[in-house]
Amino acid sequence: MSKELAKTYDPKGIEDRLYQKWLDKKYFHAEVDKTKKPFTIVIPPPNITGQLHMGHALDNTMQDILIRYKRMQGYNALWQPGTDHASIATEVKIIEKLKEEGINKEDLGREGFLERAWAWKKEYGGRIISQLKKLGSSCDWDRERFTMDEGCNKAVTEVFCKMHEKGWIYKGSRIINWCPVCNTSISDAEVEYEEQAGHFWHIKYPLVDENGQPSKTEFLEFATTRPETMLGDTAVAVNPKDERYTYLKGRQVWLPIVNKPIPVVEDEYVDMEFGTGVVKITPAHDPNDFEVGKRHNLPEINIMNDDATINANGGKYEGLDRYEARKQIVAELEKEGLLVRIEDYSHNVGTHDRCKTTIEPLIKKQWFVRMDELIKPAVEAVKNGDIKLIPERMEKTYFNWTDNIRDWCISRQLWWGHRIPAYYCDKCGEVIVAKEEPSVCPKCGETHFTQDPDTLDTWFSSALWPFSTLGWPEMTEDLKYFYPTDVLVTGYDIIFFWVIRMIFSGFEQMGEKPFKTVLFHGLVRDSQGRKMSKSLGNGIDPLEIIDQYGADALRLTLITGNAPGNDMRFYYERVEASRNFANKVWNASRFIMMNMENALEEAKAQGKTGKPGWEVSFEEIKEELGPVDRWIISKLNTLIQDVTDNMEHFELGIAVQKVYDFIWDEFCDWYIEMVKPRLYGKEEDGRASRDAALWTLKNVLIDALKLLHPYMPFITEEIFCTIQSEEESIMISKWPEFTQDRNFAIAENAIELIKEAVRGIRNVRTQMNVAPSRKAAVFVVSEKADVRQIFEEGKLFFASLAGASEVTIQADKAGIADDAVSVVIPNATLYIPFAELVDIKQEIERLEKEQKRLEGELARVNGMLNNERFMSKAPEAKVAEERAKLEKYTQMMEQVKERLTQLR
RNA sequence: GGGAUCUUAGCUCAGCUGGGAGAGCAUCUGCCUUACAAGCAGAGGGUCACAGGUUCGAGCCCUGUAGGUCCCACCA
Repeated sequence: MSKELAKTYDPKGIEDRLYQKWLDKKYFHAEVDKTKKPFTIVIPPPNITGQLHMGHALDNTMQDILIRYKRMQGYNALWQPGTDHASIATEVKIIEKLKEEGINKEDLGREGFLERAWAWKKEYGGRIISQLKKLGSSCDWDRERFTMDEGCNKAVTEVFCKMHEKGWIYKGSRIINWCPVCNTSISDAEVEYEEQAGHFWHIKYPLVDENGQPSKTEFLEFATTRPETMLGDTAVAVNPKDERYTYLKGRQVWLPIVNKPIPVVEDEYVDMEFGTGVVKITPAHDPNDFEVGKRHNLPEINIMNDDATINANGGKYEGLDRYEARKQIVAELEKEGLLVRIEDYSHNVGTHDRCKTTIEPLIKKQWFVRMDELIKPAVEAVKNGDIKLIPERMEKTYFNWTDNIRDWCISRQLWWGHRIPAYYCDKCGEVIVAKEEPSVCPKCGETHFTQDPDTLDTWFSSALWPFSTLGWPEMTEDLKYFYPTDVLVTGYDIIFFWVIRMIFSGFEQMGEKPFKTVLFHGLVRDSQGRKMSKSLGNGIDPLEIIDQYGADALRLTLITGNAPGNDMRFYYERVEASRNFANKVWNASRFIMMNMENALEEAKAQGKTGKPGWEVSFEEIKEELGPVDRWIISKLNTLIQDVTDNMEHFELGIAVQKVYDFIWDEFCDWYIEMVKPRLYGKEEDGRASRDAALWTLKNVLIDALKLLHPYMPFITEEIFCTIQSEEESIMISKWPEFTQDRNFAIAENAIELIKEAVRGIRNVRTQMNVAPSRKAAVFVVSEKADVRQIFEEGKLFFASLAGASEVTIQADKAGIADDAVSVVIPNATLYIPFAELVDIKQEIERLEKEQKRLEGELARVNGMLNNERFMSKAPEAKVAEERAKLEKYTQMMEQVKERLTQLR
């Protein structure tokens, strides 16, 4: 035991020291051990470009809590860490950096660029890891992985080839979302719709007359938000049911500017109610038009380059940016009298979620994953509860996506990522998908090949994360033992990107779900409820908070008062409150240790030997425990049960709130105060010894610390190891369990009565502007009298009120037994009727309310017990429970009535 | 357009399957009291958005209304 502990808890230094100790002792490391049950969590791999932000802090705190809890419960707990290469995010960053040096990526070439990228990874990849360590994350760092390490690369290639062989992966020309700035295709999930103010251009195309020339009198009017795409129009469509346009059947319209005839087609897709009921069709630049085009065999004319400038198909507009072309085309149409009017219009525009550039739908040859079959087991697993989503409502979001799923575009025109294992024969162009470059073309015998230049969507490798990190495609012992993992903790914002894809990949590759439960959390917002973002500059750096308040305080803040899947706001005041709690724990512990030391010194002075009173077993001390000791032990016992139960149900916030309340309110404010007279060496009363008090203080504290440890690992470890130097670490100590033994039948009412009496005294003193000295709460237990005595005699002890400031108010003997309270003061000079202290009116009101409530309860229980259907169907235990309640309520009712008559 | 979710104290939010309205912060009062002023003792403050309904009993279940947030789809 250390002699002098600081008055306030300062996490500085302590946290780093303890973390290093845990690392040295290898507590985080997990190996296959078939004698133990595994508990596995894989980390959502943070981007190598990333810096720890509040989202990470929340996410990883939750995981650490679960892992530490299970580890203490005796599970073989593995928290598998790693980082993600984050293809596009990283590539963008590197390009930015190159730009500063005046280089662009083409200058470097692919090889040179990748060298830079790996250098980047080396430099920054470790940063986020060290930041996670600051938080206290108990990941098994020996197993750290990277989505582009050798093993993951193997897994990616394996999956690609396997799925290609199966026909799940194909290359095809589709309309894809093209980002002209990032110069790559992106998946549907990466498109973000943004409401933008725009215009509606009402335009008319002349019909083609019988001479094949544009008519001067007949026109077809319609509206568009993107006039420039007219360069790629290959038809105009109307609804076949639209009677206004039946005359158009078989006719053509004249496409101005391009100056050529295009057909009028009939398609159900056209909404007759909207606008004029006429739509221009640009198959190459609109996903819907693309579908229409397919149905009517229309040509697809791409009018744009990859950087969204007009290409040669745009004739004289070639080379212009899409928006400049729009301007000029509108002007030309107006000049020709084909522009009817311009209307202001606000519509949703698809943008790239990363760079916010307006995406351009383009027809491109890309690689896709066919989803229709793949998704089935993933839907089924959630439907039948094989995989549980918390909170449950996330299932609806999940199904919303799976029900409308489209094929997944997986190729990206980037360099940083997994290169697609497809090779093209240099001679005949044959496509070969294989793990390694083929030596001979099976078709023409050529020996030279070119690998597909594209890389895979970064989520392709993330989707394999739960098993690739455990050794797949090798069927390792790790994989057999730790897979499927237990819980996935992540934000609801990546349910589509990641969660679903992991689920179907798990089923497809492993034939088994990747995890049993998905625990979602929300976003951490700033105090005004805004998303934390760099551009707003409202981000709060978790590392700064840790530096200032400690990781424990940050962790507690992030977990309390927040339900799964809900967003939360971040307040400094709340961190302060958490820090204050840490301090409270610290000081309570300090108090206990001081008393233990005093007792030791005393024993030494008296020449006593043998182990101190708090070291004995529960059985040995049991008989010496006084009622308040039994009360707090029982409370703790219930707490253990409740907290464990909450944690099993992933109700982390509720669990820690209970520990918080127990420690602060019940343990510190009541138990410690009640037990002080015994510690201060007052006359010991019968059974309740000072040793018993010390025993209770120490052992209740230890168990409370254990319950708190997953949430606040550092301070709990520091105290634990100080208070009992023989123990190595709280991390590997055993999670407390509910024991019937310690579940004393304590009359809560009796404790409440004591509390009430004490409160009464404090109240009076407060009103007298006298310090409500804690001495007022000092009492020694005696079990002689009966609680009824107080009511019957109508008085409560009190000391001299008149001279209170001079007189030491001290109840020498006040007591509580299992069902009784007695308060006796030999030297009391003044007696006040108890009723005066509690306020009769209020008490009657309270009792009347209670009576009403009990009436309701009784009605319910009686109703149930008299209900034939209930009695015939309900399980016996339930009936017994209700019967017990009936008895309890009846009894309570009698008491209430009795008390009421007394008071009246 | 479809869906989810929220509306509880001055602020931010808990409140699990219906059974005594809670926490933190803020406010007010009194206290440096030998663990802790990052503390202690106390107080005030809520028509649980609104309107109906089910129930002995509703913050919780059902219907509707209003407002907010988010997701998905997207009509040119």
